[in-house]
Amino acid sequence: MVNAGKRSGRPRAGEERLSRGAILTAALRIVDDEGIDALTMRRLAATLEVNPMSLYHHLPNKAAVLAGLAELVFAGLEQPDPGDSVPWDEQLKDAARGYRNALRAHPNLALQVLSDTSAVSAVVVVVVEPFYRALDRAGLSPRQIFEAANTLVDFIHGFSLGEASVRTENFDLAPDLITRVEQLPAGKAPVLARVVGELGPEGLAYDFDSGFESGLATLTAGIGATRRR
Amino acid sequence: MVNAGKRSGRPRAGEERLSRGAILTAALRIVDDEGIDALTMRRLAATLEVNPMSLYHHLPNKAAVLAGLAELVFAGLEQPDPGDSVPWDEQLKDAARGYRNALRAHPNLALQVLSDTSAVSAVVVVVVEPFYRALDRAGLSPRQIFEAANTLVDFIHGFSLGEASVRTENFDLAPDLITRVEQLPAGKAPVLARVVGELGPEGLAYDFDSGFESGLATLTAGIGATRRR
DNA sequence: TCCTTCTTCCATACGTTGTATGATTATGTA
DNA sequence: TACATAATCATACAACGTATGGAAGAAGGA
Repeated sequence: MVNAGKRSGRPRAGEERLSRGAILTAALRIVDDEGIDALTMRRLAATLEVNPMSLYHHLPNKAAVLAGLAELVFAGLEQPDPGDSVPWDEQLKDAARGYRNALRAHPNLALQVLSDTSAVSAVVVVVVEPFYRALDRAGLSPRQIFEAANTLVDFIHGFSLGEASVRTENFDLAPDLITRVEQLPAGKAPVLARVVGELGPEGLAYDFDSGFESGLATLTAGIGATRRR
Repeated sequence: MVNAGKRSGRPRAGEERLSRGAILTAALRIVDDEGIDALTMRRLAATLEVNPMSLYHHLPNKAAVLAGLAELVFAGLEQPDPGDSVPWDEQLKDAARGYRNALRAHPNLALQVLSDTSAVSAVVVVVVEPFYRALDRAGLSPRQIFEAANTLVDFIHGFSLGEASVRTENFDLAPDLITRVEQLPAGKAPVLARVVGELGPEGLAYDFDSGFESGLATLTAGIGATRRR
């Protein structure tokens, strides 16, 4: 069969259909709309109205597409540093909120990003300066700054991983927790059972925002204690 | 070609080659030895000397194999609760160490486990009682217990995710961090640059054990502050 | 201008994956 | 003894990532 409307060979100048950026943008859209599993090279090529193999002239393989997505998501992330006009712990919390929000913007990508070591380290190095500044203002030593920032980042990662999983799967935490606790052998987890019972479905209805704030409060309090030690 | 030694049809009683448990055990071995990507239904069947399709009589699909692995890894996890003979914060730290160790035992599976909501919630409900007991002894309210435990679990998840990624990829954090900081535009991250410079390659050589302990110290200090509020 | 090389596209094809379908043989129950 | 059910194997299919190579235009030097 003869080429049905599609030209083969190099496109005329100014008529290129592809570029690294265009490919990644389309990929991000697919992932956001339909999840990470929907992203295949063929599907990506189809939405760009292009032959699958053409993609490989701009990105060496699918792993590079995924790495590029992580990069693209955080490329524009500027941390709004409130500066020294607020207390150090507020500065620290604001920075943490900013990082969480960035991870939250593309929940279908969070798992991908967080499990890619080089993506994480690239992101962290860009994101972490406000953390360091706030911790420096708090009077911590370099070693303490390093450790406190790592702890905070780990918390944000763990929190965001859970948040992303729950949101992409439409998972309802409270009823799940209640039924699981009910199915535990009696007496196996008395304190857990008591707490879950006292809080009830409403008390357990998980609000990610306040959960995050609670974690931040605990961490900054702990860091403050370190400082005064 | 005629059946070369292999019988077709249902095996005689007592000669069954497969069972859910045997399949999962073999799968865990593959994942531990060669990583999660090495686990394919065909490979799994081959190590069990069985036709790939036979697996589907015991597990509905590959996702069920992975879910079963998460389950199997934590099935035998008993938390060693030191009880009330130690201070509440030591009790809490011990419980956290136990959970981290469980996640560390199969690093190739950590990502899989942590990104599977139902696996996580199943695990957490089993693991979390010592946390609750310690926090109860610390005098927190049910709501405070719930939030503090969540924060601690999130930290452990984030930490373990990083630890597993680094270990499965043989990633060296310190030099990576140093070169990344060097490549940052000058003045972009002054505090980070200063801290990294002062700590140097030796100071940055990341020790996961002490990093974890540092995080635990910060969190328990923060929780203690909550209590006294 | 012609020639060569490089770039960007397309077509075809290969190996691997998860698994649907259906045959074959034994078990267990009526 | 008949029959539903269970556990195995054989075959096959669609979808995946991507290797290979060809075609058409661009770009640069002679």
